[in-house]
Amino acid sequence: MSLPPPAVPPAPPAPLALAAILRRAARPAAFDKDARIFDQDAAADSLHLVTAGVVRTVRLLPDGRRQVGGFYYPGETIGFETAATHAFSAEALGPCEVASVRRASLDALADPVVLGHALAEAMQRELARTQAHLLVLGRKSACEKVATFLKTLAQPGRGSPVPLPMGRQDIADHLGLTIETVSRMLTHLQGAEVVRFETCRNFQVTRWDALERLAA
Amino acid sequence: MSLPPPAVPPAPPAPLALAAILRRAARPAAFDKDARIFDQDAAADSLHLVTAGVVRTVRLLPDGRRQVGGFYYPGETIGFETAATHAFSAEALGPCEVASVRRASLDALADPVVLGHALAEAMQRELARTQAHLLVLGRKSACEKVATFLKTLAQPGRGSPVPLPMGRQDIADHLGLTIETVSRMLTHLQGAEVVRFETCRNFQVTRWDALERLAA
DNA sequence: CGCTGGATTGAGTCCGGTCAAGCCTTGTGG
DNA sequence: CCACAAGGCTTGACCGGACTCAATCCAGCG
Repeated sequence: MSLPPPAVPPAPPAPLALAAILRRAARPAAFDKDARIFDQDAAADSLHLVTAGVVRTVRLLPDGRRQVGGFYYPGETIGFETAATHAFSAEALGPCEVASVRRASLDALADPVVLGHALAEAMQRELARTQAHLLVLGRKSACEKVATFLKTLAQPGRGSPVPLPMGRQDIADHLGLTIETVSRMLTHLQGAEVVRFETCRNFQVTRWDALERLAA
Repeated sequence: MSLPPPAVPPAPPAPLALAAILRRAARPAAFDKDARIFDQDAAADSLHLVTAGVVRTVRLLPDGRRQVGGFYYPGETIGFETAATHAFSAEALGPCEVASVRRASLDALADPVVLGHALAEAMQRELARTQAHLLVLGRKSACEKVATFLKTLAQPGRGSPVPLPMGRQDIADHLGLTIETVSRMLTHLQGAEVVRFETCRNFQVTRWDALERLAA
């Protein structure tokens, strides 16, 4: 049972300027579990701010293989994937709320320079997240992948126990693994007393240093 | 021997507005083979436009594992990875030229709105590229990875034979494979008469449809 | 209470990694 | 011009980690 990361989180996910702009611009719409918020290959003409619940981005290959791009928590924005069409579709993990704003109407919402910086900031964040994930997918073992994932989830303010709003299949498709391998690694990490699962949908980190080391 | 993709390429990598702005702003500097253009974890305070040669982005893990983020050809810009520090370092594949512009001096170079759009366009392109690569790393077999890679290289205007400016190790670290597996898959693709290698540094696509199918 | 879908566990297989030779190209110096 | 060295690429034999298939467990719920 070692210390949590920094006693005070360095910054609560940093209030994004873009989130503030979007929140003012649109009333959130509600989505049910597994509802599609936007479709892959659809025109990418809006930005979407998650205001409640959690959203996953998903890319489906014609043969059924699935890649989960990421999980998005309240305050995070999705939808600037591609100029023309979305590379991923977005789906509600559970009941959630999303505020959507058309790109075309964006310019009228804020000073163009401020807006430009807000957009750049959000896109940089998204790019950094995606690039970090490249490393995980390309060069890490199954155990390291799962450890990295748990570490990321436990990072922010989300207290202890950390909720795990996504199912095993979503985790597997996020990490490029199978559901069985994810399950095995989770039990292995629990056996090594690195984390402890109370239910299969939330966990506590019991040895933070070990988790960091395993995440490599 | 099937038809090349579209008889006329849809757009020669699309002349990016950002490239034009950067090219006007800085005289390209020359780099030797394997020279470091910027370092991972260094402050990310400049944008870098490749004007000649090819550049690779690389992330090194403490234990020596390596992930190649991508390969950048003349006209492409690198360096907006992260707000604070670079996630990847950039290295010259061979002799090359790069024009670097400090972010701070960027605002003086063009109308802020134009600049904002140019930046957004370039970042979207980069994000799309990275997300496409996520799918490759997470959900594709070794053969599909290599086929996808060759297909991407053969895509643009680069005529036939397509030059392969990077070594096998770079390809391997880009695709999350070993050098041996890359080599095996290349000979396998050649045995299936999908591509033909004249030397190990350039190839022709002999059956485009098969390559597309294998890339899945 | 039994049903249903998700999660876990186990046994066996296979793809891709590891280790180890060889080969081929390139460049250098006699 | 040839000999040689060096690095990069290829090929082969073997191994192991992750996948597959299948059975079981478990929690939530009608």
